[in-house]
Amino acid sequence: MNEPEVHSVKEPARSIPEPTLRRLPLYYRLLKQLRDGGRTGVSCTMIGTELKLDPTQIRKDIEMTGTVGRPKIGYDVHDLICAIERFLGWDNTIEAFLVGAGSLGEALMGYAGFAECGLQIVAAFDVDPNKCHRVIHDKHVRHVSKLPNLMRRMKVRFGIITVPASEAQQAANLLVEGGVLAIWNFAPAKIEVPERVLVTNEDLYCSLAVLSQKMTRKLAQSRAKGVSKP
Amino acid sequence: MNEPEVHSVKEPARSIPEPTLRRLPLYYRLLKQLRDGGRTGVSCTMIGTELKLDPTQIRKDIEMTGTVGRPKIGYDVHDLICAIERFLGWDNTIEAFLVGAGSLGEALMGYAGFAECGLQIVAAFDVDPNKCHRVIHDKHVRHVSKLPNLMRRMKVRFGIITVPASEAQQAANLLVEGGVLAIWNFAPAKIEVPERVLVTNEDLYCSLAVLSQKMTRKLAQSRAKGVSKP
DNA sequence: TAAATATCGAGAATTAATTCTCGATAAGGA
DNA sequence: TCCTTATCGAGAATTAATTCTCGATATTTA
Repeated sequence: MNEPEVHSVKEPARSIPEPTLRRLPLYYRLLKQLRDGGRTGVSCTMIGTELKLDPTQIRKDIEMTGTVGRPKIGYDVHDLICAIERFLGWDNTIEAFLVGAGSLGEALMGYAGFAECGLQIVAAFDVDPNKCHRVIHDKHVRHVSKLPNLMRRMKVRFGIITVPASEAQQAANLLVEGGVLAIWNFAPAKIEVPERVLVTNEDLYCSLAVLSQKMTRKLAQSRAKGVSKP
Repeated sequence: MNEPEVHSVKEPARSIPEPTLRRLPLYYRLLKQLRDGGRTGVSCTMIGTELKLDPTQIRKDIEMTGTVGRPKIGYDVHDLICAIERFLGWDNTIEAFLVGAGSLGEALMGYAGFAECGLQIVAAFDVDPNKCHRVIHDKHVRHVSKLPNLMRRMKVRFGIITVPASEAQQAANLLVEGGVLAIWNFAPAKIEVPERVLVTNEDLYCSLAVLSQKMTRKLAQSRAKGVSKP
């Protein structure tokens, strides 16, 4: 039942806390700014002040990437950038297919910053023949029927779904047929895939819920404090 | 130092856990599907099976909305839908201004589902004069210079930022000038606003980090297991 | 050279979130 | 009618994440 725990080196076999993974890109962005500004060293205190986060938390996050700092000095900016890249897998190129060439798909194809993370959208697909045979941001849009074969042939292992909710499952099926390893799903719908496939949902309604609930409570509070029954 | 805790009714003064807020829309979507399918009752067990979540967790989340269930029966689907709507503030219309009429902005303007959450994007703005004076999804696109005044005049309190990272702060400034209460920021950049303004960042790079790190580890594992030094 | 200080790293303490346990209850079948 | 079962709700136990504490260390300043 329990794995033998035989690690050749100090590879982190345990899974990394998701909050940590979500914070690393924030540090990464700041570090690049600092580097471009000519800085070579940085401390957790400074990152914390800049990002309004607890320095200890940042130290623990950085520890995960394997970077060691020096007391009184902090970390080397360049080393840290490289370590985060390596840790997140942003030092290797990942080729991706995008399904759904609507405005959201177009927006993602235009995200220049993805290149820095090693993400390269190599082609887009759509069911609508009118949207096919176009070129958006240098990428060809093809008909979805071509997806599975092309995916296997080009050995692409990553899929991005930007179709409407009603077509999300079909899109997922095509990607699975093509041998996808991980899917980034922007459709507000749950998709059913084999267990081996990693899925991350980018569900805008979940974020909206956080914001609108907080806003509603804030409005209620200010109303209660302000004009309580005029 | 401590508030007197005098609540007229049973308003939840404590803040709601964010994980709960992020799960509620998932239940909401499923419940609407069930309702449209003719179901009137539902149990946590069923929701849990459908969404692959722990039933106890769902029960606790639902408790937050103030809905009570009955043993052996579960909850009334209609009641639960209404309770979630009320709890998230989705039963009232929130009017929003969108800054940045690029493809991402266009995509959000086209999200029909936002209406169900009470979110109504009433106008869009852009710095680029070529993008102005158009109509996208029935909404006018105006020049950003018009934003602060129009926002005050129309009493709009919600802002959505879909400009490139380099222009995010400017966009935020305009919204603050217009008296914004909450901002949904899609630009991959941190924005500086007065403390009273709520901000939720929809940073795609944070999500990408989670996915690419997991994918990288998985690939490393399968490589280790498969061909270990040929 | 010595004192003062900013910082890291390790581990303890705290807080938040999830999962487990169990008694109560309501429906359906024996 | 009574037994069985599915479920809720409350609270305990567990696990995960954050924050605090402190000793060690390297640099700067007196």
